[in-house]
Amino acid sequence: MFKRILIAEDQETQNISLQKTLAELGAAKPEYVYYCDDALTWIKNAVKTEQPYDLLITDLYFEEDHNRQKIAGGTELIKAAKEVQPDLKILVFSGESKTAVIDMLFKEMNIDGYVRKARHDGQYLKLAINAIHNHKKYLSPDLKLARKENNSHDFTDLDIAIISQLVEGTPQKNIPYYLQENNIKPSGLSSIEKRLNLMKEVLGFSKNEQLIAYCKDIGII
Amino acid sequence: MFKRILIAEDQETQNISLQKTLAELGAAKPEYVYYCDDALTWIKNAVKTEQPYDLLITDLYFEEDHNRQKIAGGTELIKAAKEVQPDLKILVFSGESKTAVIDMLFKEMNIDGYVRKARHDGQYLKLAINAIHNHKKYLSPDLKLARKENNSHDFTDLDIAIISQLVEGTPQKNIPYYLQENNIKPSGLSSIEKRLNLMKEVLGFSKNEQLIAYCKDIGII
DNA sequence: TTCCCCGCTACGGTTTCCCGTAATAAAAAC
DNA sequence: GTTTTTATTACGGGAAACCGTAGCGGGGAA
Repeated sequence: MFKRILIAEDQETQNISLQKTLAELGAAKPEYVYYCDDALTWIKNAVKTEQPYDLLITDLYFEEDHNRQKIAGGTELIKAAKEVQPDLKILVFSGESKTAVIDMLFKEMNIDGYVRKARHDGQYLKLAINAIHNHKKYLSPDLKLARKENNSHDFTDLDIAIISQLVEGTPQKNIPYYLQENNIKPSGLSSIEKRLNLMKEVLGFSKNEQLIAYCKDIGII
Repeated sequence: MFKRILIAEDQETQNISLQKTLAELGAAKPEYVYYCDDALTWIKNAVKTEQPYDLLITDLYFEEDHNRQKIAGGTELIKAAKEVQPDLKILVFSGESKTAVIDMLFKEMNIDGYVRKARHDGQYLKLAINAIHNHKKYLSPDLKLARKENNSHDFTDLDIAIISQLVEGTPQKNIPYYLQENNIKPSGLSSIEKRLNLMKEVLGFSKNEQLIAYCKDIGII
């Protein structure tokens, strides 16, 4: 089993239960931090003293508080940690369920496991740690069957830019100027109208207000 | 300290850490369930056998799975539990941070405490339980700050009806018909325009889209 | 009752948005 | 290089939203 484990998790109770879960697994007593910057510091020091960690368990989203952090979230922490210690195993433990995000973690960040904070997360954590210890990848099963919704729309950068401008209060007729300044193409007013129509049609909406509410719900803005 | 505590929390690791936190407080070993329906059953049985619970600690949002539940979420559970046992103390432990939701819990559901799942939730849980045991109300401090919004607007039933209709996709000019059917007064188109203008002016907005996004953020729709 | 006040509604002018069509530009196919 | 196809932009008529003003209509006070 792993000898040196580092936990990066800002939520106190989650952090505690992670420690307990690891103890039940027979893993060595883990070390734990509540901030990303601390995590990286500890990893660096461990490498220096030639007692590197075997496994990093980290959340994705950390809440800001009075301690200003250089590293804002789990993704950046993973990136920085891999630069310091490329062979460090990484298990992400987060509430995020968007497939796009998780795919990115496995493909670009090359993480070793992902467990979603959900009903049976304790069991899955144990399975994940065992799998990773055997040099396998692990993804908690509640995500394997996460399917795409049938009439969902793939929001492009343009779509998000348009919607963001609407939420900012920019009149539709002025959005072309914004798009040109930010080198987003196309930028014509007709293209904006067309794009808005497409989004609303796919989602079965008739008014911008519905679209805004939907985007807020799914969290793209 | 409390003698009989029931925990309703679907996330396994959170459930575990709640138990540990209570243990550290010197409270009796709590009982715990992973589903709302179970929670209500246990509360009913405890009342029947004249060993009622002192405190219910519950999440707000429970994830659906193969076990179909009658009670979907924490709010409904609280309502049902209060009917069975009106004097039951209730502590909500959830990630929700929207002031509208939390205000509703205190005012309409008459809960005794709210701790947000966040950085120092473990400490705050202990404070909350002590406060409730002394018959005080408790709100975790990370939310007290979020509460004092500078230019907030008191949304009336009319306001919410108008905004809801916009989100439904009803054209502004058709909303009077809806208001008349539901006996909401005033119902004139000019009154709707006036009301929308007032809301936007107070909040510093110029377009409906901004207003919708704001209402989504604070959780009134 | 009569008057005043206030909130609601009705109306018209202006702006913005919506939507179809046509013109132009860019890319792909030949 | 030219044609075809596709994408982008420009334009114009009509609908909706916006905004100021004027006309009701009910409640309260003298």
